[in-house]
Amino acid sequence: MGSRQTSTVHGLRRENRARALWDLYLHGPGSRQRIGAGAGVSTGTVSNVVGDLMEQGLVQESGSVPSGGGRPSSIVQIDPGYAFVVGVDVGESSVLVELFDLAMQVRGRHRIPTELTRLAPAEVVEQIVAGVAAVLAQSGVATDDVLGVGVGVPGLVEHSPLAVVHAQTVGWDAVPLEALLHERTALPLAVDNGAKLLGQAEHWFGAARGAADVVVVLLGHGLGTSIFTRGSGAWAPMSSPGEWGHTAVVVDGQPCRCGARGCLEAYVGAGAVAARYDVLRGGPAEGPDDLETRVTELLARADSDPASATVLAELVRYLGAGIGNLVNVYSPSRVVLGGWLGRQVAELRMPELAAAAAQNALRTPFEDVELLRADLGADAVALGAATLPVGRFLSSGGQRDAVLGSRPA
Amino acid sequence: MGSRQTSTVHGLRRENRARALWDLYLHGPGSRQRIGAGAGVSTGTVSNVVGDLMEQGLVQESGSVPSGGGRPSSIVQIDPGYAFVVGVDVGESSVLVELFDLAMQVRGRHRIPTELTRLAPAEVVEQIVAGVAAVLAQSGVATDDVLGVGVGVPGLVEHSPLAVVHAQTVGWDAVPLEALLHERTALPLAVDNGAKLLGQAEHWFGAARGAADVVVVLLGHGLGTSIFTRGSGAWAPMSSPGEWGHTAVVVDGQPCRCGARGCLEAYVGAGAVAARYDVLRGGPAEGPDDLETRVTELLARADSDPASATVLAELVRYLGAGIGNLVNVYSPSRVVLGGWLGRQVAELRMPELAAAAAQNALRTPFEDVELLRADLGADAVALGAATLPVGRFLSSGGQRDAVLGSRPA
DNA sequence: GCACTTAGTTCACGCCTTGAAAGAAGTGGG
DNA sequence: CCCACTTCTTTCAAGGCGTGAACTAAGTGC
Repeated sequence: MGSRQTSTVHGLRRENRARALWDLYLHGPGSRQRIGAGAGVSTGTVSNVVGDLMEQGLVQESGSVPSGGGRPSSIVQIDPGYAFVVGVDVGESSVLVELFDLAMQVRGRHRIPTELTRLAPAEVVEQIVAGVAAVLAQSGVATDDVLGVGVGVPGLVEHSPLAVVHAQTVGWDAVPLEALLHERTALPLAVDNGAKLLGQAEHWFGAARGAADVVVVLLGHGLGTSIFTRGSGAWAPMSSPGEWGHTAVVVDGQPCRCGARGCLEAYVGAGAVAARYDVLRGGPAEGPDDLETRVTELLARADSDPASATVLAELVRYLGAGIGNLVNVYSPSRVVLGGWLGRQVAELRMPELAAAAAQNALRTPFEDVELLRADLGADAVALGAATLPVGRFLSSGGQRDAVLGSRPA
Repeated sequence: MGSRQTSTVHGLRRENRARALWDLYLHGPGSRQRIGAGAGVSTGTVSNVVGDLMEQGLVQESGSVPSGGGRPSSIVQIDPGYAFVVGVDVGESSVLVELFDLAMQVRGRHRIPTELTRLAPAEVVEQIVAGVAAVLAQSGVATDDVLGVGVGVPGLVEHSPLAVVHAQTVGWDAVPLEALLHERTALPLAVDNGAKLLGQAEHWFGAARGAADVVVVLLGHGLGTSIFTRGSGAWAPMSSPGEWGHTAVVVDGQPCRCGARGCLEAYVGAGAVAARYDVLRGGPAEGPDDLETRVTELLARADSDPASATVLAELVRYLGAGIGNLVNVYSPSRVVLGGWLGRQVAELRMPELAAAAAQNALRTPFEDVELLRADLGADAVALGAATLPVGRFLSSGGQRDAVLGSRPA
């Protein structure tokens, strides 16, 4: 990761290009005045910078709005079709590849059902490569017009500097995924944890949008979080609590699939919920094999089935404690609860969840916090992954070459 | 908080001045070549910038070193006496005020015994003001030569934008400490949590020095942490987990003085340790009134007193779990354990503590982590507080006016 | 149609960094 | 003792950049 090159007078222009682009990206089409105000530069400079960007074709005029008795603002925007990005979601049961334009509209989609635990990493790489080829073919987009491929994976991602994936739960031990992908594609790559990327998507486009300090909690089979704190807005990389699901909330408590005991995931993860229900019912129940379906159905009858109600209440208690912990540590102004299971819990028991969190949080940080359900579905992992090359592109000031980024030496 | 003003060509010079100063500050006296390499600018520019700084008197020549058959490097350094800073530690039992030069050598010290819980905030403000006057008088330093006053306090500090302190444990509820101080002094102020500042001191000068990702744990009466992650080096503000001591490690566990249950502090804080010992002994024991002395003596006889051994073992178990949680979440390369109690535990049971942490951490992040005892004593809170105005000064490129910072409008 | 308002553009000016060339200050061999 | 060589620092012309002011553009309302 090269440090910010703002020492030279040339880097200055790049910085101002980047600011203009981020402004247009995050706040939508706007006038040159707004860009100037947001970036803290004079209107003269904005004219110059925007002129450059229009010449390059990245930015285009898009109408004008009246301005109360004066010359109307002419509105500029990023051309959505200037370039494209690919987002990949390597999930436990499928690999999803999506192609987006710069407005993050889906231009192509390709899903490959798979069982991650039974696949060698090399096979996953092949699926990704095939998926990328498929979405490009579908949409007729040329490889040269793709800025890069973002990939979301389960587990812990170590950047050293190429991404290496450690995902004990699916049997990936130090898989050099980025290096493997580099052998099979020339496109710039960016790999990160799927939960973090879903959080990123919520932060850019969903319920976490616009909040200064926000925590996104993702609850499904596993449990993860993304933290965005002041100052680390669009300009800085996001903060990265990796494996929050495996923090102890009951020292020496329930055994967890990670090998430790008392992890939060061992109380609120889908597997834990299903298992606890079986215990309450005195044995494994009949029902669908698929964990997601089973848990969904189970929770849906919480109003009629006492065991289900108990399971849900316990889930709320522990998840609330976990959220309380996050609030104490980060003092966010907003907490967003996502993931297929998290969204269901939010639907069914939001008030109870807030109360449980309040019980475990200090009054001061908690009284300012908003607890919300996530806007975006689970598919948004691919969207979040796609934000990675977009972010690089914008921060580079819209220079394609600069996006290349993490190539092996 | 003004956002980085690197848009103008003027701010560029400021940025390069700042880089040169940070380099000299963190790496000590050095050649212009080193500065250029570190800051990524040409030697010509370094000459210019350093020339400016020398003219200003901030930087001075300090000898030269041979360079293997060529012109020797001339070494420059920051003049330690160019300006001074004050660090204040508002502790539960005393207010400590220290005056430092730019080399962070103590030039004056003034400690006022106090009982924070019985004092009105206004009285504390008077003590701080008196302490500042005292250290200035002691050392003969003029007020004009003081860059600012950093203040470390217990509890949660909210910057909105002036610092407001919430410390339930000492009865401070939304105390506008910075505003109160502004009424009594013209010096620039910076207020933050004491544990964070101690972590900052360890990061700049102690056992955490030089580590890319590091977590500093502070264990005393209470429990806090400072997190420093990649990218948030000296350039970015530190990450700020406020009240990590009040995260639940046993949902619905021991009641804590914060009102919740099962907080980590309720298991490893000094009060908890003493109370647990009393329970094991079947009632309040004889002994010194002062909690610090009592706990220190108690732990010292862990080899002969079974109750003491049990208490220490439990403390290690819970603290280890907490450290494991931190490792999972932040993947630090180093964990530093400080605070008067933390340092004792590190002394007595480091291997056991590491084992307990390993039990609760995922293998991948844990295998790379170093667990160390803090270098600096508890006095370092004042040192850490003093880094705040220093940091502002350096980041501003050594412009005194820019340090003023957070004045009321 | 004219004064007024607001948005965007142009341009002289000053400041900045660079890269090359020159200068300074040593070492070591002949 | 001198001269070639190395290494570090300074100087300087060239080119780029943002600013602020003047100016142009494009509306509104009386």
